[in-house]
Amino acid sequence: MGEPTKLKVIAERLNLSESTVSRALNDYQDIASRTKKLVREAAQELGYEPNMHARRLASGKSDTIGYVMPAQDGQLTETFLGELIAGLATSLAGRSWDLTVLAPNNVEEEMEIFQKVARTRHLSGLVISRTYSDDPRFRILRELDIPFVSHGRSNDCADTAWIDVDNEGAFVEMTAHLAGLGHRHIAHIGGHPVYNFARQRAEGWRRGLKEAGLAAAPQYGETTELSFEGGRGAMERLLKLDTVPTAVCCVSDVVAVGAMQAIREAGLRPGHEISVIGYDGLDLGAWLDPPLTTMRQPLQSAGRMLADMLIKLVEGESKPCDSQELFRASLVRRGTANPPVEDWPEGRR
Amino acid sequence: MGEPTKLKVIAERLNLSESTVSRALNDYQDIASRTKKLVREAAQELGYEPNMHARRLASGKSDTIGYVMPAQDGQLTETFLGELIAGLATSLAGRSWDLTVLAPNNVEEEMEIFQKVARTRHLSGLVISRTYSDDPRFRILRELDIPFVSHGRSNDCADTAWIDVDNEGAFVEMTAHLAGLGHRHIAHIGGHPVYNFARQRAEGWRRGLKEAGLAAAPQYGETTELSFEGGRGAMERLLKLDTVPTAVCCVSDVVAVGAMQAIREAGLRPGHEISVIGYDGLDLGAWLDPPLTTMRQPLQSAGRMLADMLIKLVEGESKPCDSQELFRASLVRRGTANPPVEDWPEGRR
DNA sequence: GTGATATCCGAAAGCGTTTTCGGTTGACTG
DNA sequence: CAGTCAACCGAAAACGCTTTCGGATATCAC
Repeated sequence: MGEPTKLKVIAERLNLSESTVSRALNDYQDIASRTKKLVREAAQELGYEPNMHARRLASGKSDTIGYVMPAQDGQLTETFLGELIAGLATSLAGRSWDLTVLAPNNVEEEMEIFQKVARTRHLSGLVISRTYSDDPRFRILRELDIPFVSHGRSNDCADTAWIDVDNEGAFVEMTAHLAGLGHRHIAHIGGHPVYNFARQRAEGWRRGLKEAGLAAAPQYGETTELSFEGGRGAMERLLKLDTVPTAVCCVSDVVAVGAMQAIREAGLRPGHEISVIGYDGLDLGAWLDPPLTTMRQPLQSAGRMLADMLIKLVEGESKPCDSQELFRASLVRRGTANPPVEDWPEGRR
Repeated sequence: MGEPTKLKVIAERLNLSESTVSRALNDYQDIASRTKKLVREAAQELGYEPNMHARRLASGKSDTIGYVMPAQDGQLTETFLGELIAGLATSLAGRSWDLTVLAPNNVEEEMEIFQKVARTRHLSGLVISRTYSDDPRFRILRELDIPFVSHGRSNDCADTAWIDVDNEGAFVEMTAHLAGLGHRHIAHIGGHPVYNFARQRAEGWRRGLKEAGLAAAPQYGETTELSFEGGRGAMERLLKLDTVPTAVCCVSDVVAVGAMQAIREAGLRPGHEISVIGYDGLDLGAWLDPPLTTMRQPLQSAGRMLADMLIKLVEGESKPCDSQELFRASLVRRGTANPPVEDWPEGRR
């Protein structure tokens, strides 16, 4: 219980030198396998745990990666943050690496963090998320020579490591689904295109229309805040158009819920006069009446994958441009996407 | 750009010894203030950043705390996880401490983590959350002599540091509110009492009834999973009673949403025939129709407070039993808590 | 039996700090 | 002017590990 056992203790007990014990534990080739076995047993028995700080000082490696939280402009209430961080941590723990969390309060602080990491090298690599279409972090991290992977793409991510969902493909599918149901007036409520995913989703909607042989009326392309109120406001604007759309693709479930509210407030029924599809696959969509049709992306393993990628990068086992992974989202059919109906109340449309 | 500047570089440039430079930077009393100034300027100019690993090895301190994520039995979709972690990280960063995240997959792994922390002391302290009424972690961490603070109380937290919300008080208030509106049949849909907060909230409901001079009918005390389905199921059972309650206190917003659904499916209207109050203050409650009355707890600063407490504990500046903080939750009046009505459809009641 | 070759291990020099201890100044007291 | 005492700084030993390099054995071919 007293002093923590260090290499010296094991060495003395086995009449070996510290260096031999160290190399035995690290599986060096120039140690007899018999000796390795002895050392490992003794270490086990004595409950040896290497002193991380000493090890890191001596080896020059930190075996630690940092997760840079999204800047706290908005709220950090995304439900996937917990899953992502847990995934990162578990995957790292499996290799005795550590995860430290960085939470910059603004862009300046984020840059300071990058600078410091570059100088001190106390983190072997970084994971960044919530990427922008035009994201300076990619350039800066490359210049500072900091290994990193991003959760989400950007304009200049051709040579960097990332995982992402095929946002564009998802919205092509979403639009095609609605077109397949017979809709000819399909609108889109999107997010601000500074967010790369928002741009991609809007692009997917446009391509989906095109492939369905439908025209993309500019007034059908709404842009708004990623919030309930944003969705409601955008839908209100769509409802004022001469030709009200019969279906709406929403950039997120939360926005879709707002849109549904606006539809109801206009005396119409979501999923009846106007179909709505969301994106994210949130549970709450299933609790609504009618339950929200949406698209779900595989997120549970994103953290693990990001960690694995980054470790390989740091260890030099792979190159950034070979570490790019695109996931598909899949349609979750619930109640808000149905064929268009003719009989609108009050003779609207 | 080349080698990172270390103490030696500063020392040579100023014709001082490394030890003097070190003590100057650490503001030792036996260094002339003139010298300190010189050293600090040189350090600034050279962009000196201390090598954490060397510092930690030499000083024996780690200046790092660990956040133990809730065991991944359920999903980690709690929306506050992000906020909490960000709060911890920012508060720590302000003092140049680090936050590392531990994500045990089960209780055994959690114990292994504790053991390892106790042996290696590579973390100065831990933050734990999602506490149980009967939570062995409190005893174990005390025995292992690991400084810790918990987000939530337990049975034997009298001598430990924690922050928590006054769950009981909140549910007393909730019940009183309903009683004040004229309700005499107030039910409770609670969580499993292994969770300390669930037990406290049920207790608050009981005390609230008592203080309002109402009897706590045992069949009005439901217990269920903390989920939409759980809330719906429990409400369905309540609806089968001879005397259906006219108001329901729910352990969480999600459970309340499930209850609302069951009420609707029974041909009744939440907030009309049966009032519903939730707990958590989630945004989604406001999006419902009618919007869910609920109670909101201050969470945004919990992370910061936990971090500050733990640091003080580690530094010996305060004792665990002096580090206990109870927050009040406040009622958010929306649309689902109204006076009882007499005219039920189909002559029910 | 000699030399060459593996095989295995120990010695020792770090890694970049912190921290104790003692020594050197200079000023101040009487 | 000797003695005392602060005030200030340097030397050196940690801290516990990694990693290089060379040396000691044992093994083999001839």
